[in-house]
Amino acid sequence: MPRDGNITRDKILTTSMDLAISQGHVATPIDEIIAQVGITKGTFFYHFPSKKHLAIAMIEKFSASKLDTLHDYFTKANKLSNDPLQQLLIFVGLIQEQHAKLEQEEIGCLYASYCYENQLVDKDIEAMVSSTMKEWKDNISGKIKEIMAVYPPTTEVDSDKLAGMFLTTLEGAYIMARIMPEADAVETYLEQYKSYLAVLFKQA
Amino acid sequence: MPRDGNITRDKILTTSMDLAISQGHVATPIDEIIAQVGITKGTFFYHFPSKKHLAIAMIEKFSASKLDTLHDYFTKANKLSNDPLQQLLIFVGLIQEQHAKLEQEEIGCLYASYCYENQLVDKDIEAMVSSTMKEWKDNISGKIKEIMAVYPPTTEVDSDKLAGMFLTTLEGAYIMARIMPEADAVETYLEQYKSYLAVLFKQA
DNA sequence: GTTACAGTACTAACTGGTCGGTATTAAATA
DNA sequence: TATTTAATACCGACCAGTTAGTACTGTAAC
Repeated sequence: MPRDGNITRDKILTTSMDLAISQGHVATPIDEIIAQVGITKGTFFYHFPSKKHLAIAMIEKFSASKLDTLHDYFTKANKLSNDPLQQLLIFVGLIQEQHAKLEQEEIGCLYASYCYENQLVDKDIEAMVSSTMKEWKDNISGKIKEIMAVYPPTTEVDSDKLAGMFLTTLEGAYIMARIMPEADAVETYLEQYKSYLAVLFKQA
Repeated sequence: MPRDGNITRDKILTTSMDLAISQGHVATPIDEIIAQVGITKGTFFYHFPSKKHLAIAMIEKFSASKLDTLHDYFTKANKLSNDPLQQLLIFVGLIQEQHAKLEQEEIGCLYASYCYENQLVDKDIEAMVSSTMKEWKDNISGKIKEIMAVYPPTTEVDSDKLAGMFLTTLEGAYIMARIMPEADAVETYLEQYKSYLAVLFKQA
């Protein structure tokens, strides 16, 4: 085997993902990426035929990582409690914990960054993004249905919309973290989401 | 052709705001703006000395518009009911209504677009953005305090965080509208927010 | 006469992308 | 075991198109 190109390729991906989240994909010239990675332009285009191919690869990697997190955290949460409500609260808590470790500029969603720039014009990208988001939504929605079986809510609950509210809160918190600015926005507003769950399923 | 320069200036602003929200500020070349407005480059630079000055003017106009909406809708809501909880629910309802009229690509926040591109690097812009957001938060927080006086909550409520949750939900819904994609995300998730308020302040 | 444009023709810097060549290494071959 | 082969990984100069911004002339309205 020659020098392992996957290391370089991966370094390009992680670097450009960080840059895209913090300052946008369009706003990040290739020159900035290669300078930060420590490679030349030739090497960049050896690994990615175009900047658009890089964008697609970034979304792929980001999606895979998000799906990993989803299943990993649900597995953990399900082990830590047998009660579905507690499981979901723990799951949200794990997400909070994950974000607490990050620097201010690392906080954000590649999807959000990309959609504000490009309206997710590419069909392949759009499909990948929406399927990943749907996976999150469906998993959370399923858990909420379990909760509803155990704790019949006094007010009407739409498990799908309540699940979507989690993603909405998370995406919104990313924005709030930047524009208020509130360093602990994710922590704060996911706490609000947990409080929403708690009060919805509180036993009379 | 009107000789009132403010008309042209304003047309440049509204056009570039639409473009910035839908595809980003950096990704929108000046040539695209002037083509859509129907002016030449000379005219553009007659009104704005640089693209950065345009960005600042956009944020200014956007902020002014947001503050108008805030006070207008609160005035309306306060006239329509004497109960603070109803007033806030009506206020949120007016925001929902406002967004229902918009096209998919018009839905979004200029702040969010800009912060994902530039990390709000400019101090003047950052100050304007955060002060506008704070005005929203403070107004809503104040209303929540009124509500708490009338309907003492059974669970602990932080009026500031609950107010922030409104902005979080709105910003998050903009993202959800694009990446799920869910055309009625604003309607849906602000409904969730209203439901959160309702269940928090429900009388036992 | 000043303001508010249209129009044309630049430039300088930047940006995505190309291309010919080089270095590294595994495996085939002698 | 030494040498060739071939594929991969990488370099860096260069190119063509785009972008923000300039400079200037002309002109229509108030």
